[in-house]
Amino acid sequence: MARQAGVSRSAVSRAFTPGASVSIEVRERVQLAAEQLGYRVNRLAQSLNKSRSNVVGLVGADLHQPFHADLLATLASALLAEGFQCMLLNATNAQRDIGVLIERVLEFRVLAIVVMAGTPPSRIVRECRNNGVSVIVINKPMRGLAVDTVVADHNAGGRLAAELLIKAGCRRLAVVSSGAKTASLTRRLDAFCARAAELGVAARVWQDGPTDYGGGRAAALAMLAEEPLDGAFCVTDLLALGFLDTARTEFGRRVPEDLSVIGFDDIAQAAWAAYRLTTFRQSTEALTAAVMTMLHRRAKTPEAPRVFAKVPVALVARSTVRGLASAEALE
Amino acid sequence: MARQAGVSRSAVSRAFTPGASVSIEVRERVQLAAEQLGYRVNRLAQSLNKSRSNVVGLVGADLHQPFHADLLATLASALLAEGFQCMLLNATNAQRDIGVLIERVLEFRVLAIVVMAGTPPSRIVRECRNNGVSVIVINKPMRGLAVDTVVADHNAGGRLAAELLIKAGCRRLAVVSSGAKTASLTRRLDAFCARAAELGVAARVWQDGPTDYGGGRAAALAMLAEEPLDGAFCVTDLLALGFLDTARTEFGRRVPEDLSVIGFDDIAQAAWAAYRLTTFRQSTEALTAAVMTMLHRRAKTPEAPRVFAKVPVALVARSTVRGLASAEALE
DNA sequence: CCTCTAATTGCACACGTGTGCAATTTAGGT
DNA sequence: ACCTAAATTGCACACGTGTGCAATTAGAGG
Repeated sequence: MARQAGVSRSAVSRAFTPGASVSIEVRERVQLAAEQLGYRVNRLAQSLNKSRSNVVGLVGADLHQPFHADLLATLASALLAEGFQCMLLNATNAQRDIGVLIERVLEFRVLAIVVMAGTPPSRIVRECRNNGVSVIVINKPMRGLAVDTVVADHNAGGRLAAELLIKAGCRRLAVVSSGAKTASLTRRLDAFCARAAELGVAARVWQDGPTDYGGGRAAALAMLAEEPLDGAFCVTDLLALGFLDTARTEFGRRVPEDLSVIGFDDIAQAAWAAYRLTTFRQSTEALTAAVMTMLHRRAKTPEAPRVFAKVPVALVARSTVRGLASAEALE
Repeated sequence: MARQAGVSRSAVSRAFTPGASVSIEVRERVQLAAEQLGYRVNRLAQSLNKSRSNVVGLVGADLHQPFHADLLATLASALLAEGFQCMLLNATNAQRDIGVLIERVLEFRVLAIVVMAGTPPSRIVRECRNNGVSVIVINKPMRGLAVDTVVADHNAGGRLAAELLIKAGCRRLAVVSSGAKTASLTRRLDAFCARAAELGVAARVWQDGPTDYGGGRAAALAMLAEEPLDGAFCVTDLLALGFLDTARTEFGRRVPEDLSVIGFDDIAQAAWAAYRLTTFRQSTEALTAAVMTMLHRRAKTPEAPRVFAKVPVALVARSTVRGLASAEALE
C-alpha cells in the first residue's frame, strides 16, 4: 500500500488522520492508491495502538418486548450516527449471564458500556472503572457505584396515575406488576400506592408472573374473579394490554365505563384502535439524548464525578380512563 | 503479567489457548497471576495477529417492528452462545446508508455479515468476498451474487392463504402490501394472486404506504369504503392488525363473519385476545438455525459454492377466517 | 543569494498476541 | 544408569497502526 503510493507507511497513516501534517499532494496520491487496492484502515490495529476502540457495548434483555426494542433501535442509531460502533449483548438468563457477557466485550477494549436492562454485578462495574471503561446505566439507580445514570421519572408517573384514577371516581384500585421486581417497576408501583394512600384510597397489589401480555392476563384472571375492581394501574403497557383484553373478553367489563386502565411506556401497540390505552410516554429519544451527553462528557473528562439525569414522562391521554378525553392535555 | 507469573510471554499466550502445549503447572500459575492483575486477553491484538476477528456484523432495519426485533434477538443470542460477538448495524435510511455501515464494520475485519433486512449494494458484497468475509442474506434472494441465502417459504404461505380464503367462501378478495416492494413481500403477494387466479377468483391489490399498522389502516380506509370485501390477505401481521382494527372500528365489519383476514409472520401481538389472528408462522429459530449452519460451513470451507436454504412456514389457525376453527391443524 | 522558520517526511518504536523453530527438560524403556 | 522420543519452554518475528524525534524540504524575508 505504502509502496503503491510511493510514500512511507507513516504518510499513509497521516493521510487518513484528519488534521495531520501531510501535503495535499501526498494525501491525494495515497487516497488514489487506496481506491485501487481496496485498502481500508484496520480498526483493530488502530485501537490496539491507542489501547481503546470506538466500540460501545450495549447490554440489553428481553428484546422481544417493544419498549426494549425501541430503546435499542434509537440508541444504536444515535451511536452509529456519531461514529461509534455497537456491540450487542442480549442477556437471556440471569445475573450471572450478564456478567460474563460484559467480560467478553471488555476484551475488545470498548469505550463504554450502556446497560439498557438488567443489573451488572458490582465487581464487573468496578473493573470497568479500573480499565477506564465508562458505564452508563438506564433506569436502574445503582447506589454507591461510580456509574452515570439516566432514569425516567417513574415516581411522577406512578403518582399521577393514582390521582387520575381517583379523580375519575375509581375507589377499588389495583396496581399490576410482575414477579421481576425491577427497580423501575417497583418505583412506579410504590409511587402509585403512596399517592393513593395519601388520597385515602387503598390499592390491591399484584406482583407475579412475567412482565408481559401473559402476565397482565394472569393478573386479570386472578383478581377480577374475586373482586369488582374499577381502576387498574399496570406498570407496563404490555401488562395493561393483557389485563385490558382479559377484562373485556373473559369478564365482559367495559373500558372505561366499568373499569379504567392506565399503562406505562407508550409502546406502539398502546395506540392501536383496539386499545387506545391511556399511558405515560417514556421517550426513548430523551433517554438516548441523555446517554449521548454523558458519553461525550466522559470522553472529555474521564474522572468527572458521576452524573444522574432524570427524564420526564408525559401523560398520553387516550380512551381507557373514564372522563378523561383524548383531547385533554394534562400538562 | 508474564513477569508476575514468572514465565515468558509465549507461555501466557499458550495458557489461554485451549489445546496448546503447556504444563498444567504453568497454566495454573498464569491463571493465578491473571486473577490477581485483572488481566484479560486483548481480542484486538489477537484478531490483528490472525487478521480475522470473531465478530459478526448484523445488518438490520426497522427494529421497532416486532418481527425484526424477534429475529435480531434470537440471532444475537445464538451467535453469543457460540462465542461470537455481534456488531449491530441498523440502517435507517436508504440503500446508500447500508453500504457505508457495512464498510465501517469491514474495518474491524469481521468474520461474517448477516443481512436481516435491506439490500446491500453488490459492489460491497463483492468486496466482502474478496476480503474473505462471508455474507449471509435472510429473506432476500440475490441473483448472481456469491452469498449464502436463507428464505422462508413465502410462496407456500401466499398460495395457502388464497386457498383458505376461497375455501371459506370468500369471493371478493384483496391482498394488502406496502409501498416498500421488498422481495419477500412481493413473493407473498404474487403467490396469493397466482393461486387465486388458478382457482378462478380475482384479487384486488393494494401496494402503498409503510409496512406497519398505519399502512394496514390506510389500506382498509381506502378499500372498504369502495367495495364490500369479504377476504383479505395482508402480507404482514402488522398490516393485518391495522386492517382488522380499522375494518371493525370504522366500518363495523365483524371478523370473521363478514370479513376473513390472514396475516403473515405470527408476531406476538397476533395471538392477543383482541385479535386472535390467523397467520403463518415464520420461525425465527429456524431461520437462525439455518444461518448458524451456513456460518459453520463457511468457516470450514470458505470456497464452497453458495447455499440456498428454504425454511417452511406453518399455518397458525386462530379466529379470523370463517369456518376455520383454532383447533383445526391444517398441516 | 543567504538565513531563518515553518511545513513535510521518514525512521523507529510501541501496542498485545500467535506461532515456527530451536533449545531444554521430562518421561519411558531396557 | 543410559539412550531415545516426547513434551515443554523461550526467542523472535509478524500482524497494521499512531506518534515523537530528527532530518529534509519548502517558503519567506532581507
